[in-house]
Amino acid sequence: MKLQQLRYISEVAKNQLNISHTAEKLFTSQPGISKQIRLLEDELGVKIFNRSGKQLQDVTDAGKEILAAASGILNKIETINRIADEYKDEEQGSLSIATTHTQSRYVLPRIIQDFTKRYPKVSLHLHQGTPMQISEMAADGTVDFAIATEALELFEGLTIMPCFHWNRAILVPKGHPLISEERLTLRLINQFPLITYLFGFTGRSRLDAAFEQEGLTPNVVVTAADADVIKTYVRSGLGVGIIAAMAWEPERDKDLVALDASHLFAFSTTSLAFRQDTYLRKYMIDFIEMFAPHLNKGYIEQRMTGNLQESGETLFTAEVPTYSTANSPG
Amino acid sequence: MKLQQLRYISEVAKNQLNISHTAEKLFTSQPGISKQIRLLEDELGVKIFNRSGKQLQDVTDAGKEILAAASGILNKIETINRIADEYKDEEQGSLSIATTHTQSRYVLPRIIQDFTKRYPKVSLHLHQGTPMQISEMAADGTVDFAIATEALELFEGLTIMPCFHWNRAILVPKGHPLISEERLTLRLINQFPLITYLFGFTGRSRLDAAFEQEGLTPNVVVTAADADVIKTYVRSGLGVGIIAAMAWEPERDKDLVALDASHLFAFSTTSLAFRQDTYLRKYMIDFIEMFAPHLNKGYIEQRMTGNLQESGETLFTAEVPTYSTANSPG
DNA sequence: TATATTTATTCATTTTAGTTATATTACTCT
DNA sequence: AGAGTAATATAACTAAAATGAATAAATATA
Repeated sequence: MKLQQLRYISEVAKNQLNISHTAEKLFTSQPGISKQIRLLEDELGVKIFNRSGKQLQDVTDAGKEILAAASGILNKIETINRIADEYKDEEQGSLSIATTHTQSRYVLPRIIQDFTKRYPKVSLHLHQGTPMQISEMAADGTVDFAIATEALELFEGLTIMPCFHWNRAILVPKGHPLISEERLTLRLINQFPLITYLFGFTGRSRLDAAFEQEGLTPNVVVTAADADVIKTYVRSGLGVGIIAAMAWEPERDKDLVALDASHLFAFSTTSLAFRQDTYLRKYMIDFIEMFAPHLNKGYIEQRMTGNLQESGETLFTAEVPTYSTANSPG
Repeated sequence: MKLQQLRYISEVAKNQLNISHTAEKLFTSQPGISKQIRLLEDELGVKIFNRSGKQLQDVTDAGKEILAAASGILNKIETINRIADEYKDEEQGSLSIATTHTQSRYVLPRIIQDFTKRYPKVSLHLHQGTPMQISEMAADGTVDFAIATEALELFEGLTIMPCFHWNRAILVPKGHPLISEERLTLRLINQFPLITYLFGFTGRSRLDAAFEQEGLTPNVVVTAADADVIKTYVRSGLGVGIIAAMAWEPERDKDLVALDASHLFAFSTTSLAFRQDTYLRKYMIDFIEMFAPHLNKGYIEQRMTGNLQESGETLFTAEVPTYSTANSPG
């Protein structure tokens, strides 16, 4: 059994059982992969793929179990490489993060500034995408971390660290009638056309849930994937914006007024996720702590070694801080 | 990185860092191993072993972590091989068990008879040893299972399944004054010279604890590693034997009388242990169930996947049956 | 049935693992 | 301190295996 063979079956399984495509992706030749798969099957005495003639049809039952073990092995190989890198120079390496617009535009900049100052030799890669894309990238190892409010829990094999709770802000132009209201209610807000996030983005589901609970149908006229677009439409007077509180920037948004809506909608939680059983470099752990100070090294390591699996919920409600800017609305 | 290289560093670490010995053990040449270790260290850019000149001195910090990951990889390689074997023919394979005299002489024969009848094509290997040796063999993968009452918990990385509780029997020749006692006490027994197990064997520690709790010093004149020897000395009139209840065979030991001592000593527990994260063939799971019927397939699999880690203690006291022969003493 | 796609086979080339013989270094015991 | 012993490293060689190009065979698709 060769590591290369395990890589090949693993990649072929990930590439719709197409050996030619896999070969191209791995910059090697198709016969090479074909042969190695054969050799492995011969050595084990078990077929990993069912074939109809020459075409690979699907994965055998044995193949499924073998692939699962193989992926564990490949993960550990990656771990060894990371360990080596860590000992060569713990200041050097790379960190790739997949995240949503909201995080990369409003939350991450400060963190990343601190991080690059602390670790100037670590090359940082930021990938933007939808919550689903982000989660998938973390799950298949394309990136080290995924940071999002949605979708992370849909993928197997991710360790999810709740980082902060956040509430929503109602965004209106200066002089808007809602500003003078004593106490905002959903019914009051819903008198105006609403502008907010798309489904599946930035805690949108919580928003719909709140309206439904009040027996209201939200009067949403524009949906967008990010708060910048929402602000633009609020500025143009099209309606009232509902955005994540951290997307409100007091200095840049002087022409708008943000009203606290934390009593109207259940809070959402932004989490950071990475592949289970993955080796975290020191700078990765430090990044997590910079992003969410309650997730300190000791806690993360306990969580990694599985001693703290069950207390996730406790943490979820009890210890996670709520996001607030220096000039948070309300 | 090659699997072979991981095997080499792993074996060298297990062989006191002596490459030559390792080479001999693996039926290969010393330069081959030397070279592969070098190549691996070069590839990773990190030394795995500290050298003083040419001699390997010890394992570096990086090496320790790498060796841990490597051993996980090698374990998964073994898993893949077992999966393949299982799918080739689930009736065929091998099962090696390390155990103590007590188990192999008095407990296992019936089980093994059933097992070989059910799985005639599985080749069975029984290794006898001290509890320490047995545990080590299970921990380092020399055998699949260890069955013992002592020492198993001293080794990291073993999953321990409590199989049955057992009590002790007082063994005396026919006509011995103790037979007519209404109710045995330690003080009564201790009037006679005692013959029992060596330290570290077959629950000996429980025995000492019981005497100590009563403020007595046991008057042990002969110690032995197994009940056969103890019986011999009891027969010769040298004193009173204290043995595991399951070591009393009514038919063969007609000249001796076994008196129930379950009220005198705390029960001991015989457990079966195997390497954590090891793949269990179907026949292995069946063996465990034959040996300890409360350890059924569902339970074992839950235990393996880690869903039941914490309930070990519950099981320990609540669900484990107590061993009894058809003609148990008392 | 023809065409495009995909895998298997063959054979030449390159790379790599392992072997033997030997040099070098370090440890040990007087 | 020096001789003898034990261990590892180096070098040259051999055998095996992985890879790659060209091509054949099989399958899916239109």
